[in-house]
Amino acid sequence: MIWRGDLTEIQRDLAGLKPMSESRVSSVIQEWAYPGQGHNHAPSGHVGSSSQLPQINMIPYSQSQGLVRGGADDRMAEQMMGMSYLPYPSSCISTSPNGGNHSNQQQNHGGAQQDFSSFLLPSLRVPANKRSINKDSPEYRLRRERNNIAVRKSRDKARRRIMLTQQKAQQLQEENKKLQLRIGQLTQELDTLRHILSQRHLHAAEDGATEETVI
Amino acid sequence: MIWRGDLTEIQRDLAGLKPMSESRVSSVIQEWAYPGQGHNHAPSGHVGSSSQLPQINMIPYSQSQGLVRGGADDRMAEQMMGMSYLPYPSSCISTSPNGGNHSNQQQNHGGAQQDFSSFLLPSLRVPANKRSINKDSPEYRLRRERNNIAVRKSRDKARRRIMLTQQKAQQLQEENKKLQLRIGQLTQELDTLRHILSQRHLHAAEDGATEETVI
DNA sequence: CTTGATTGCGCAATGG
DNA sequence: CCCATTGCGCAATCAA
Repeated sequence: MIWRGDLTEIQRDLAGLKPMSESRVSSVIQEWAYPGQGHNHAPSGHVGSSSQLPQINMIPYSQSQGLVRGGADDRMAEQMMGMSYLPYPSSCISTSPNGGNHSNQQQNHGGAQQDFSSFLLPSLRVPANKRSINKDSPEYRLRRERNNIAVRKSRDKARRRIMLTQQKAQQLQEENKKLQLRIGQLTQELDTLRHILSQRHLHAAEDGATEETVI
Repeated sequence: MIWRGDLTEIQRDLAGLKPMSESRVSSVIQEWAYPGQGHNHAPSGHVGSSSQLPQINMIPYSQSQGLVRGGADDRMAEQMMGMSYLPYPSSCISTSPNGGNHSNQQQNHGGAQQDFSSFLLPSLRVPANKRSINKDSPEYRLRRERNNIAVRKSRDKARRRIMLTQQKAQQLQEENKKLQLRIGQLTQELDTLRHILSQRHLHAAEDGATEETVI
């Protein structure tokens, strides 16, 4: 369930996709696209004082996406983000010495059954990737290592994204302050001019009146 | 190493500390304090159209805080955030079947040595908390369970913080757009008034000139 | 010294 | 099949 608030037209700006050159944290403030969307970057667009800051692609973070934790026992997500960090019901905790790492060593999902499923519906077959997971096999280690790399990469990206969002928010805040100031200046100037004009109007009226009275 | 940009006076607003009442995501957009600072919240402050949005406490996220990864082999943090997710040098990877969970089962950090260190510098003593860590002992399980709870709580907080920052940035962006629009209106109005004034000035000058010539 | 908080990491499930 | 994302537990480290 992706929640996204009301980002009216905030999207776009995604046209100029280009690979992220690292260590450019302070200029490209353009992230928070769908985490699963791969490489989304926008043109850096100079962040001047009174210029339009580059738009944010604000897709909020999958709003408390229903932690799995056991299955169908989420207590309605603890009132939509609540004290969900409290101790697990302990029926969901695996206290195995393996370190809680869901040891599925050789769990054949059915044990001694022949592969009848291959003659039946293909949807009932053993997933074919969980068949005899030997944790010492090179294939397993290869998969694990690749996943570890992917995990590190993904978390790196997330960290970068978070920092960029923070910097973006900070820049927006400063920009906002400047804009408020500018509005104050303009308003005051406008009041001054209005006053002057009203004075002139008054004088003109007086002149007209005096002329009338003189005539 | 905490990097914090130039949050001039953005701090403050931390006076009104009060416990976070959950499910108030859209009003209190006030987070990103030091992660280790406990409960920092600020008065919600209404988020009107043209009003000052509540300040962010923008402490950016401990900027790539020198991943441990083995010890003193950080390659200067890979050029300050780079391709640090690439495969580890494999001399740092523990391929133990324990799941990479740094198995320190009963590793006494010195084995059969007597406790000579207690007579020497205290800095050389065995840390006294790592002595005979029995992974089956109730104390260990208790510590682990408590830490697991703390970890869940901390990550929950981090998730909430991230979402709040995103919402904050989005609100700031919308606010920014409105402010820019207002500035445009004011500028145009000012130009109009200036034009009118200059016209009057011109007429006044013409009148004076005609009078002069007439005379 | 003890305890909660933070954080990097690997694992497994899951999604695309 | 792949890779990306994510929740989780573990261990190291920080901070009170």
